[in-house]
Amino acid sequence: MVEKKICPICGSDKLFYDPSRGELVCANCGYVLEQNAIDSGPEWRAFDADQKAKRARTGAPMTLMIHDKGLSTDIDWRDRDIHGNQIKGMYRTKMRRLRMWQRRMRINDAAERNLAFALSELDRMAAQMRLPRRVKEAAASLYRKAVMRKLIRGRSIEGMVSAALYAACRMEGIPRTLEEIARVSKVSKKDIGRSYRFLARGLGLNLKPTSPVEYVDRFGDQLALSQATKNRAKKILSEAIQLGITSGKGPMGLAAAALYVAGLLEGEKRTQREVAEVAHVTEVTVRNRYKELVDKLHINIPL
DNA sequence: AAGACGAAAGTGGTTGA
DNA sequence: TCAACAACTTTCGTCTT
Repeated sequence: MVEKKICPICGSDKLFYDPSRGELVCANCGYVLEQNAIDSGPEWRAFDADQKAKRARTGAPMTLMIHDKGLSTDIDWRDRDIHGNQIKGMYRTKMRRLRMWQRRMRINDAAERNLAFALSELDRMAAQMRLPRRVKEAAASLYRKAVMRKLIRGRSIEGMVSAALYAACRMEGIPRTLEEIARVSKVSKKDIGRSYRFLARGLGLNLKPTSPVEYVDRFGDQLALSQATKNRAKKILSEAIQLGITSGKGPMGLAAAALYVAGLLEGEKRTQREVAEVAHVTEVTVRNRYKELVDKLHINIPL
């Protein structure tokens, strides 16, 4: 029997392999188990025209252009070859099937094109962020719903796709920050935020603000902290939440501060600078939150 | 030399009249 | 639509290790 791999973080055996990155990722928490340390920059190989269209970094309009360019010009309606001879049997059937596809592809429905482009963009971003498949699918589903409810018109596709991805990450319990989405997107953090709110309202999404606890594992991994420390951080956070001192505060700052405190308590010290870095907040914010936590929870820090 | 700390002024987004 | 407001950032000087 083949030994099955398990995520060391959450114990899930649902692992997913991203061939474009050469990485093995946990579908549950997003932890990267294995990666080929070659080059972290976005660089893909394309094995055929379709992949090339999807993966080209200059990307945007290529898909749409190729869409028609390759297919609409070269299939004749007659069952004859270039010499004028009848094409028979299996080949004729094949030709007819090709024609059928050709007709389908040529549907000029704007919505279809819109969707095709949106999904390829989604693909690109999800791959670049090493997100598990189910997140990508959730995002695609959100986007389709948005299209059906006519929420897209007049808005940038890229913005709405980004918003759908952001929402999907949150719904699947592995939230990414707006900044992280913006990095692989072509629109700004601000626009994504706006689009997201619009999308959430339009689809009636149940959007509870992200809990800081959800960030602990990922930030903790990036800081190479032990499970004990991460658990400690979570515990600190849930106490803080209970005391109601977290409302209105940025979840990322809180997660960062909790990890910092937990690091001190567990003898795995990280500098405020390091913690702030992975959480995408400033040292000052880490400090402020950490002061609060220590005060309100009466935590004694060992010297 | 690097980390931790905190004051002060500035920024972008939400809220309420 | 505007102004007040809270959270967060930026910047910078000081203290500690």
